Amino acid sequence: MQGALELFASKGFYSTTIPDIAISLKMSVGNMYNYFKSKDILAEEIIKFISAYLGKELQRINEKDISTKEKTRAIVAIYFEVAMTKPEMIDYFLRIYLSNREIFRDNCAGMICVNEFVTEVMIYFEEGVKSGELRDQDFFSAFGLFMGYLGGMVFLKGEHILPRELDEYVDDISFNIYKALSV
Amino acid sequence: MQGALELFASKGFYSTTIPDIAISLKMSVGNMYNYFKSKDILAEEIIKFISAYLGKELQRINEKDISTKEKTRAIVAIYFEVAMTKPEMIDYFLRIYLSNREIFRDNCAGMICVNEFVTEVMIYFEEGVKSGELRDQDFFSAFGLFMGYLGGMVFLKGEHILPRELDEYVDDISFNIYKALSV
Amino acid sequence: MQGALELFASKGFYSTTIPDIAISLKMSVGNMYNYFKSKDILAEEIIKFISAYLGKELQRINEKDISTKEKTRAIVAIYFEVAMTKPEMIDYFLRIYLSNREIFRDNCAGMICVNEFVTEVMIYFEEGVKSGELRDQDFFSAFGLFMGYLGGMVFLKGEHILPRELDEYVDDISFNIYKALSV
Amino acid sequence: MQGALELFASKGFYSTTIPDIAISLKMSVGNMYNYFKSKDILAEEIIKFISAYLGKELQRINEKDISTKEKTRAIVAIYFEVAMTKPEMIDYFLRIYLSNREIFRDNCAGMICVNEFVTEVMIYFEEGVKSGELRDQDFFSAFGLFMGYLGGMVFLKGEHILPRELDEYVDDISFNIYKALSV
DNA sequence: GATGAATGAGCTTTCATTCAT
DNA sequence: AATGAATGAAAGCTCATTCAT
Repeated sequence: MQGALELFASKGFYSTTIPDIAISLKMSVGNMYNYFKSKDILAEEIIKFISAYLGKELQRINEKDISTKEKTRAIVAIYFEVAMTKPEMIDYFLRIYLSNREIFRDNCAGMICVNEFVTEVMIYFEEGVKSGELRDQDFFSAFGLFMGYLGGMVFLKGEHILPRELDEYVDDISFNIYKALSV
Repeated sequence: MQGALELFASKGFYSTTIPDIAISLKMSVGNMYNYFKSKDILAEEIIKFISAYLGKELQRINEKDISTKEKTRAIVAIYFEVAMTKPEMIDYFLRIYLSNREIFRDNCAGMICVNEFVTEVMIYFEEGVKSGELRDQDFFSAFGLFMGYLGGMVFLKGEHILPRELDEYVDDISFNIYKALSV
Repeated sequence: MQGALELFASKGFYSTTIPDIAISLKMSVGNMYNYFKSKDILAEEIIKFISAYLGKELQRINEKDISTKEKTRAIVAIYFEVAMTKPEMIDYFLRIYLSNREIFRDNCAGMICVNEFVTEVMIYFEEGVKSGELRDQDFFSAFGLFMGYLGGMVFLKGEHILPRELDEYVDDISFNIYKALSV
Repeated sequence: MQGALELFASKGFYSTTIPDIAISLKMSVGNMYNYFKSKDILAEEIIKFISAYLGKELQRINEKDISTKEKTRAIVAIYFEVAMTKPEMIDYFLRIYLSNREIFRDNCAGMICVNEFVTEVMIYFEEGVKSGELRDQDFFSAFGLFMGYLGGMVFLKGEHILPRELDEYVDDISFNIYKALSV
């Protein structure tokens, strides 16, 4: 799955063929289908895997006994860290999952396949509101800001447009986000 | 080009065939190729067209003699208005252009093909800084926030996750953005 | 269609590939699909073609002003003549159409695709009954006898089991059939 | 073998996979190959099995001390009884064995694999001739009539075209056959 | 400029068969 | 004897692109 993830993220879903994946895994084409019934289902399993992975990371942060301000920074930091060390994960999320909806229409409607991740963001937000740090606004307004922003930065990095490394933006960006969301 | 734009935006680049487009235009397949040398080039022309269109809209706002706060709101408003009345434009931007980089790698590297649009955002930002309303931070930190946020919201709408109409979020979102970017 | 018919009849439906057919027609694989949307649909068109062809032959006999006994002989004769001069037609009927029902299930249920042929046999039978030559029995009992018999003989010939040529059996067989069906 | 027989008869040879069969037998794919060297050979063994089974039934009738007229009726009756109670046997005979000759070409040329069955029909016929009840005609003319007729009726039944149950046709059909074959 | 039949490489998927365990 | 993961050739089908008219 890791192999397929990397290929999809770098070449796109449609430009990555099953033989491409099989070769990268040193496995036969036929055997691929013993594990994943179709290319679409492989794509679904991958996004679930990523959602679970990122969800776990956020959960670890949510469980910490720190202020929401610090959590905000920690989330930005971990997101960019993943984007730098496992760029295929974030790329897959942005470029395969978010963009090729026809692939995920059948089994990942709404956000079921990224449920674990979204849930943790929701927890972050609601606890921030409860603790009095964040304004009580529509969750999606906040979610869109946070995730749209982070996604946008990773995208810009991917386009080689950002002059600095992603991790150098952590302060700026977590500052902006917290400023936007705080009471 | 409008016909192709709609098809690409709704079905995706790879799931839209040249015959599909030709039929929707009541034109022959062969004749399509008299106007666009390849499917990729058609896709490039479309993103340039969108960039020019949105750039023009932003330019009109930039030229207005209003505060940056008001401009911020105006940009959010026009972005969501386009997303509601010509959803194919924003969808194309988010789902075709941003996501299928392999298509645009050759002739749209960096942001050349969306240059007109980005330039206007830059003007908005720099004038805001010059007027003392916006903090003087890295442009891309600001750009990512603004555009990532707006894109994220349109995406959530597209997934039928947002409970309200996009235009009802204009106040919340422009408030958040301005709050984040202002001094 | 004639080319595909011959290949199907000689090699079977599943052992005949689309490239096989395309090559035999000196046509490209892709172009095949401009004429027949799928292999199954090609198979359906062929059986309709055969049914129409054989139906026409029977119609010519039915229209003749001869006794049912003579018509019986004429039908056997024409059937065997087709089996000898265009063996692919009868073979297709027996070995592709009658046997691979899964292919024809969707669009040829019942006998719709061989309607023209069956109708003429029905006319032969009903006129024979009306004229007093044939016993008035269940049509299908008679149809099964007539067509099962002829099909069986062609099958035996195909297996190289028959010691003589098919046309040498015309007398024997039409005699047997008429004997069985007559009052 | 019974399991494979049922699957082949209902889904066709090519649409039945070895894993399908293995699952239905609660056996592993690999172990299947310990018993049958290939799918084709399995198919051959099955037709031999059916031929032996039907041959035995006919033998029992042939051994009876009854008139050929009564034997004729008994054969029709047993054939239809098998078609009703073990439809997979007759279906296999008609739809797999008779139709997919490419499968049986190598090891079942002529009628070697259905030898036992054909032999009994031959005995029936020759004794009928010897006893003076049946006309002394070419055996294959008689065989084609008998078996083509019965096969045709079962086919019509399979297509849901026959208005009545098969066993209700026994009288009509054995009457027709005897009428056709008798002196 | 306009047409659309024709091309053929390339795709996803299937499945008979093998073989290490 | 029994297992089932692995193989890989081959299938049906698609579609960007061409080109004679």
